[in-house]
Amino acid sequence: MSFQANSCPSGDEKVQLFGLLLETNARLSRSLGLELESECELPLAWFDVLLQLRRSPEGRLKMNEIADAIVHSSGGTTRLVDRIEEAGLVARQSCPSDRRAIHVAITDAGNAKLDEALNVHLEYLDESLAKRLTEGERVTLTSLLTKLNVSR
Amino acid sequence: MSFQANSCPSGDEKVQLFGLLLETNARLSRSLGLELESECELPLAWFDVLLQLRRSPEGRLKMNEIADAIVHSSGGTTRLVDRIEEAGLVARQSCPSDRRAIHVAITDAGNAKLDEALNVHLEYLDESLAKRLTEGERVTLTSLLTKLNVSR
DNA sequence: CCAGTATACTTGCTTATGCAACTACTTGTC
DNA sequence: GACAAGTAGTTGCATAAGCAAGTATACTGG
Repeated sequence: MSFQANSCPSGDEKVQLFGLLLETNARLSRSLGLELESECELPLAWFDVLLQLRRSPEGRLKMNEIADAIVHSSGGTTRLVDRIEEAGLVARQSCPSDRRAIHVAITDAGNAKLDEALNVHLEYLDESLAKRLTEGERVTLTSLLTKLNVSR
Repeated sequence: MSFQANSCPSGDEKVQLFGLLLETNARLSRSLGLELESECELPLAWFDVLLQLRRSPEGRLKMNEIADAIVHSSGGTTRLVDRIEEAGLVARQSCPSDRRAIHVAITDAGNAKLDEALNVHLEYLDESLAKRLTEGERVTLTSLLTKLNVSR
């Protein structure tokens, strides 16, 4: 099968939508990443990890839970956590019930850094989300993305 | 300012939405990327470049237009195009009206590869988009993302 | 028409990430 | 209770991307 330059699947509504999702994500993460980096010296990936930890009921997660939440490979997560731990923002703790597993807990310094970053983030979100979408639109968007976000 | 673990800004509706956008994007691009890679040996980034080229009116774009469209740095784009060109899917052409600029054009091989990849992509989109969202929902999502996708 | 500034792209270097192989531990089966 | 299979995490290696500095070309004001 071969397609013409116009009226070809590259103009398909679903292809467009997917491309738009990639592009929007890339633009927003780039600008947020730069802002977090310049104002808090906190890489976006670190912020993401800290946020996942704070959201968790006990302030700690196992490596594989982090990897899944932030959609990284396990190897990548190991080294990401290495760096964050070296900066003192999280701490590895052994897990008594399963000696293969490792708990990663946010430290006081990590909590402080996250608070700082959240202030920047919230300001950024006002600019990038709240000014462009109404509350109702944001609710709709959340529900649509949730439907897409099924693992596998 | 410091936040408690519950009812803190990490639970803010906008923070959640932003996180959801990152996560959804990561999951979808990862699975599409693996599929394109395994079925067509085409990295997602290459696919993205080829698609941008086909969409362009003349089948070619300048380096900086590509960089902007795919949200990469200019240095990153140079090397990405290097690799795609080495594989014979695009060709650099000098631009007569501006000797600093370079036109990148999709080749016949590139068009063939893109057709192949689009078939895989369309199948994937049926699974990941069409089965999860109705047409009306997709239209809504497109319009919401478009509002967010303003440069800067 | 020349100097200074801006633009388009490339290159050197550093870092982050994925994959696959490895170790350590756990679980299930007989 | 021992062996096989599965799971949790780490490590070696390769690759892709960003930043900042460099080169070449274009534009602008005097």
